[in-house]
Amino acid sequence: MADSRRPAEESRAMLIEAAVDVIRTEGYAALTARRLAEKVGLKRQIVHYYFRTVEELLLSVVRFYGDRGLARFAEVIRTDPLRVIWEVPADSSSTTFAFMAMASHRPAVKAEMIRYMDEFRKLQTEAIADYFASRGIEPSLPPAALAIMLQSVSQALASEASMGATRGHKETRAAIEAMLKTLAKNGQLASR
Amino acid sequence: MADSRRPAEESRAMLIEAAVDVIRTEGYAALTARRLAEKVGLKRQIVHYYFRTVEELLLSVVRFYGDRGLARFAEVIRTDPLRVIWEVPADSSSTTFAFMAMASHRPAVKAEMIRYMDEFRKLQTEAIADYFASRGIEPSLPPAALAIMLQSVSQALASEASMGATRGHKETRAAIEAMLKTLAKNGQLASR
DNA sequence: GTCTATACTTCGATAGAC
DNA sequence: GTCTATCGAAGTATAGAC
Repeated sequence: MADSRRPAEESRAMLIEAAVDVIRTEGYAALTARRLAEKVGLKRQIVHYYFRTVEELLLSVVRFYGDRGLARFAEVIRTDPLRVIWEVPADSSSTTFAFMAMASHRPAVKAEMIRYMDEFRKLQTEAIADYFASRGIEPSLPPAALAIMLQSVSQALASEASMGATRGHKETRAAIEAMLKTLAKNGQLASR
Repeated sequence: MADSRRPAEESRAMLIEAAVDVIRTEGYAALTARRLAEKVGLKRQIVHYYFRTVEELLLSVVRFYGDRGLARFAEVIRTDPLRVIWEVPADSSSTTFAFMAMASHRPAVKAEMIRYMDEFRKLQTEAIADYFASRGIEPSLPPAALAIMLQSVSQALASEASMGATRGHKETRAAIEAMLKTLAKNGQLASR
């Protein structure tokens, strides 16, 4: 049997990671104290020991996932910003999607999500601007617009694909790939 | 007091429309027999009279919304396909978003959603192809890719905006507007 | 077609033992 | 730190009266 006195931080972290997993794979409606405790092999009341209310749990989950995501993103975004934004791992996209769905109906969670989305957007925009500047390229579109467009299409493809709909995806990927190439070359959407 | 013998189709339709509303405004987790009955001023058991199970209700809701959406879309898509895809009303976007979130964890609902998404994509693609063909323009991107890109960005902006995050939206809208103009002119992403 | 009544399940949350 | 016990509220679903 497991220690009945595991360090607090450990169980807490396990619960939070389990919560992220449940939200992504089963949806926010499936995130209950029962389901969570079951995942980490404890009794459901333990959830209330670490998080008094569900709201508090959700905020912790969003902060954990958001902080980790921001840190990881910051580590790689400077290498090749447009590519990094475009090539988000599919499961990261679907987690973001599930989080947004959850957040959109929980004011406190929503506020926290907005904060993170804004931070991500800032990182993206600055990285793109610097990328072009350091190469002496004048992009034909504002960095923020490029960031939003790439991220939008990437996420849409991921969420459609995760549902099983892939009509037109191949053509879209090819089109974006071509755009990335000319953007890197001359900052334009199409070569000339 | 209301008739205790209202035509069946009427109550049924009321329930379905109420369901769409609940899903959009409060999320799929809030769609319960209680909440639904409350909205139409009836007792919660009535929901089970019209829909034996929740699953059956959800399928009816998706079909209702999907059929209606397809019909409306088909009516207008031929006028100016790119613009129509781009200018989806915000509340239609947020409903689609909520439906996708719901569907992604309910196999039966998911299958039905895929069907509709596929139909939409087909309508979009054909309309775009015909639009260019009838004008003797050879687009630089496949119609399917144009449809996906426009829809992706449109939806992303809508769902970000509905949460309250709008950083970079203005630049993005301007960029897309410019692209739409040159696309209509010469089928290219940028003028030359 | 809509109601009341009822059964059973799961949820969130708290109290107290160990 | 984790458990058992317990509460009231809310969920799905069915049976039967009117």
